[in-house]
Amino acid sequence: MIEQPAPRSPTLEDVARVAGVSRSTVSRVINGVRNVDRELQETVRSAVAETGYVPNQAARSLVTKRTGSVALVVSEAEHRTFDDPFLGRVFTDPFFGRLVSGIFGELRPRRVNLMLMLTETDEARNQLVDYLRQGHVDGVMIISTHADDPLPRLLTESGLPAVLSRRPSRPMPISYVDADQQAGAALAAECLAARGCKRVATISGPMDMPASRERLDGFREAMARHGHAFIPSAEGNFTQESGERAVAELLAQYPDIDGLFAANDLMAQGALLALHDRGIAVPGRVAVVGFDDSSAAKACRPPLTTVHQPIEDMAAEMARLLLAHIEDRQLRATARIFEPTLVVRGSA
Amino acid sequence: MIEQPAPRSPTLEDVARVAGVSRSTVSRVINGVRNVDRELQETVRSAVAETGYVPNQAARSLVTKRTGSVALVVSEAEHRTFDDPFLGRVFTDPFFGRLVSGIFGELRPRRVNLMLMLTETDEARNQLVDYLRQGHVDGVMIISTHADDPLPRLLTESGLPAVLSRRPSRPMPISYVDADQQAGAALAAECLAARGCKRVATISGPMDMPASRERLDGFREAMARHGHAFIPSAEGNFTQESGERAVAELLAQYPDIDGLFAANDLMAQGALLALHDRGIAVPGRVAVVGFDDSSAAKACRPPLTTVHQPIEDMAAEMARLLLAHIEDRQLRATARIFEPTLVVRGSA
DNA sequence: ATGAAAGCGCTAACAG
DNA sequence: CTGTTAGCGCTTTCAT
Repeated sequence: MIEQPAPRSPTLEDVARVAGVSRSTVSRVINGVRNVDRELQETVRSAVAETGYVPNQAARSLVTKRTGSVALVVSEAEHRTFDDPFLGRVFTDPFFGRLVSGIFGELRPRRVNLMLMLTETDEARNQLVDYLRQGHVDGVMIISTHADDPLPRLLTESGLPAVLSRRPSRPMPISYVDADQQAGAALAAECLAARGCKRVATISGPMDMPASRERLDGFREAMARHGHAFIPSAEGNFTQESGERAVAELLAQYPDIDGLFAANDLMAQGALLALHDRGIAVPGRVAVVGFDDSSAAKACRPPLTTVHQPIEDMAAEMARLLLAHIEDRQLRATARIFEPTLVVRGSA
Repeated sequence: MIEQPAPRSPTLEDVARVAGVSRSTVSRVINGVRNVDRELQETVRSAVAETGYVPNQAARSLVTKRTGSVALVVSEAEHRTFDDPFLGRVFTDPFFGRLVSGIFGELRPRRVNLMLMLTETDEARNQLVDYLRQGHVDGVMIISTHADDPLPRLLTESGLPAVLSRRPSRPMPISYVDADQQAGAALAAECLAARGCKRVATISGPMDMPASRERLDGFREAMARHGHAFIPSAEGNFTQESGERAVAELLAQYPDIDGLFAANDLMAQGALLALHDRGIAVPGRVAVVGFDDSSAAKACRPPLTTVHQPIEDMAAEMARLLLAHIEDRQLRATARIFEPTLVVRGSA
């Protein structure tokens, strides 16, 4: 047996030699350019099969300046607290899974790949921008939760195609997708008002997140329209545990609450649990409305009446927008706002 | 104002010109090779800052044959059923979030990036292998749920560094991480037996998943050791709804069950709900044990006694193993088995 | 310690 | 319709 030659993987050149044509012809066949003779196409194809050729992505990117990948960046504030032990709490929220699903639905058919990135510190954010500028990806979707997150601006300035998962805190030329948070919260208010609730309270999300503020404002405004001047609130952090805690606080101050709006389903679930532990009937004594219509909503007793956000659709739209920006670098910033709807189940 | 030149991003050559040195010297400084004069290093560094240079990853990969990224592939069977509407059910399982967290914890400090990929069809799997062979990533972590999944073998054959998230169904030279499923299930059995449960049943996962089988076998064997010859089981699909359904089936046939082991927490949660709806006290009349110790376990009433798997640790180990294989292509296949523990809460 | 030069594997003008 | 050629931006011998 003779020593094998180095197991170098086949290149275009190798295929060309086997097919008896030039490198460019092989390249044309592979990239589906029409101007190639039928017969030659076949010859080339079998040469490809014979050699087991696959194109080298690095070489290709080097000349096309395209990678065929986009990034999904989850940008969080750096806050590791007692109830927030590990990095990337987002990942464990059912919200995230739906988001990824929606994105994949759009990306996969186009054979675009997804890079998942997480930044929690300013240092990481700066590194990230550098990294992205190295041309690892063609564009970025940013899931940014905090109002003062510098990342949207950094990326806008970098000139890389980017789409944001919410309205930017300050006006900037970046495309984004969002749900009408205020309208959604108003839906919850209408529901509670329609039931005749008189003493309504709310569990808000962290006040440094725009979505939390908007839901709180939207809820209060809508309740005000129904004559409720004051709506007490307790702040949670979108986890189930924080929902339990918040209810405890609220009940301590206002024991006769008869309606409750939680800014997401996980907290609403926590609220339901806490209410149940205290023997308070839902919706009999307290009606509860959540937000998100996540999987948690159906896992509750009673099942949660909640505000539905079309997360998958929003995520898909985010992906489409990004792809459009990559295709046309001149495309101007666009906003897509989705309307939430109320899903009535058992809790209100 | 004169027309600006094309806004081409700076290259090594540009930096070299500004610094008054050669391209190679700049390259050396950037890649931290020692043999460079102190002063020159400074000159180069400021030239880099001045020009705003960032290395081009494609060019670099082309010569180094490294990308600095690894892939996390989620390989699922193609089964879209009525209760399984969208792709990637895995993503919405709290399990997945913990996995990603654990992986990131290991990858981030080393500045390795994560590509997320999903394959549900055989076609997609073949495409995937081609894609990976194009050199998009340096290695692959495979989350494969189904016993007959061809992907582990395909990737093993491709020669790409790869690590599997469970023991391979058939022996093959691939590194993997797993929890001792049988031992975990046995823990659940001991717990139920110790409580004095006499009529015990179990909700299994899909029988085409090795983990489901192993948990079922482990549970039955351990119960047999305690004198229980027959353990009825109903098959679920790891979702909460399927847990509810399974309990209904079980109860219809065996109304006097007093102990229940569910193969994951989501199904256990469903079981708790179904039991509650029927006015059956837990753990009073039926003791329930879950598996995973996921976030769902604490969101139940009563909170779930469950078998803890150190998912984050396992995921971190998976990442470490992969990195080791990338570093040393000769490294032989290694297995790491983690021991589950029982977490006693309220349900048993 | 530094520079010159040779590619890495591919695409895209440009000729023919 | 096909082949030739010139790079893409970087790392890495090899000289010096």
